[in-house]
Amino acid sequence: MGNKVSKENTKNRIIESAKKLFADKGYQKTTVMDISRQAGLSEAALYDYFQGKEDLLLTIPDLWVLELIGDLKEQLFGIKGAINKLRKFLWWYLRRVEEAPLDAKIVYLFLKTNANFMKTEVYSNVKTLYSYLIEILEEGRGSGEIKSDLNPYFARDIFVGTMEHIITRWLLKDRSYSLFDNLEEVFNLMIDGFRANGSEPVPVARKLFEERKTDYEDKQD
Amino acid sequence: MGNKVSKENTKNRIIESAKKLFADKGYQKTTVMDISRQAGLSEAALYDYFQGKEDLLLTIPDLWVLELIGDLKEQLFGIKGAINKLRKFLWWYLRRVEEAPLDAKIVYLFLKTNANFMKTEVYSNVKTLYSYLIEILEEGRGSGEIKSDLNPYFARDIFVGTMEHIITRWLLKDRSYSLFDNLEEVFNLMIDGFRANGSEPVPVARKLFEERKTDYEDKQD
DNA sequence: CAGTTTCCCTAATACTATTAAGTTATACAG
DNA sequence: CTGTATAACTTAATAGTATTAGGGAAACTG
Repeated sequence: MGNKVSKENTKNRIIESAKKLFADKGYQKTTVMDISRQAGLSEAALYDYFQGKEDLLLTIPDLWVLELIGDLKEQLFGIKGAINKLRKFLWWYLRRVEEAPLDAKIVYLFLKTNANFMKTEVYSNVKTLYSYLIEILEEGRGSGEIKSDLNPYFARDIFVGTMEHIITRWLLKDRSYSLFDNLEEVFNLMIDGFRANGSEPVPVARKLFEERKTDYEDKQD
Repeated sequence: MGNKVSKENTKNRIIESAKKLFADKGYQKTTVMDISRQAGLSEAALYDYFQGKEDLLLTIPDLWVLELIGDLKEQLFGIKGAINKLRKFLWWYLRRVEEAPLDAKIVYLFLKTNANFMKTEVYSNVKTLYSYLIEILEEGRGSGEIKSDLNPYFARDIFVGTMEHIITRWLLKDRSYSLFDNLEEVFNLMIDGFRANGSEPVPVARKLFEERKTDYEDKQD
């Protein structure tokens, strides 16, 4: 044998199997036998590709987050204004989460229980991802679009906290509704606190929520 | 034997041991033998008090959250104005987290990985706790303190998201700084978006952060 | 004091992650 | 084409770990 292609293929099969099983049954309740069986291998063979079950848990989201970092700059390219960039960041990120819910589940639900989470590549890469928010907020302060006395680190905390809250709830509720329901309204409410006084708020979106209010309570509350 | 007091005592010893070990080494890496040994028992004896390891994980925070619900009403009693109540809610909750970091760690880091989290008592009790925010926000809307067009559910999402973000980071960073650092500033920035136009913002706090800005980056970023 | 219950123990069981040691079969050097 | 190195995989062993079975002794009950 000695085929590079088949080796990569097998590795991917293991990753995909593990991803599915972790997201489905949880990390603890997934056995190495479950994973290797799903991938069409013996248990021992898996250890030729990964150091073990925990290594597998850490590797999966690492690939995903790295891909996100590569994409972000491109997505923000050409967008004018800090608030428009913040909006794009949120919509873009939630779409990526929607497209890769298994990776997101591992990052936002399972990884944090790991004692070494703060020392992982994933953590430092997510930090890099969020650090773009600081740049955007500073830019907005410079241009006068955002309050001159706004501390970008505090604003980022609010932004990231709200975003992760939305994501986590959606994942815990088994993705039973759209991540984008009411997003416009939550975004506007959050961003209103960041705006400079001259900068206009968004009146259109406000009307919308009145119609969909009850809907929201049912599904997400 | 047959002593009720000693039985309760043993149960508490098990809970305290488990709490410490879970928070310290994580749920997975804590063995039943670790717990029972710390509590001065054999492994089998533990099963007379709890159905198993997972039952123990779910029981611990349940007691804590129930206690919080009992305390909340009393804490808010006599406070005038929705924004003052929101402030009190945040400060009170963070103090309780600071006083019981082991319970908080289990609720905010470990429990969410459990596939049945949404069906637990803890989840529904935390929901009850957060539902007070809706009442407060509606009150503020009625009194004109808060924007008349604010949807309280969206505002709650921002409030809870930001609060849980602050708590989670603090727990992951091994509680190496004070939970209350910069809290005033983050609170004011968040609440600025909720305020009715006539309602005055808080200018005093803003000056403070300029002095402590670098401090914040070092420790929390 | 006899019987029952409470509280706890030792020992067995079944499952799981990981390792050891070996097998198959392909690539490729000569 | 043939022998062999090695990539890719297997079965079987090992060292834990959660949970259960079954029992024993102390203390309470009547």
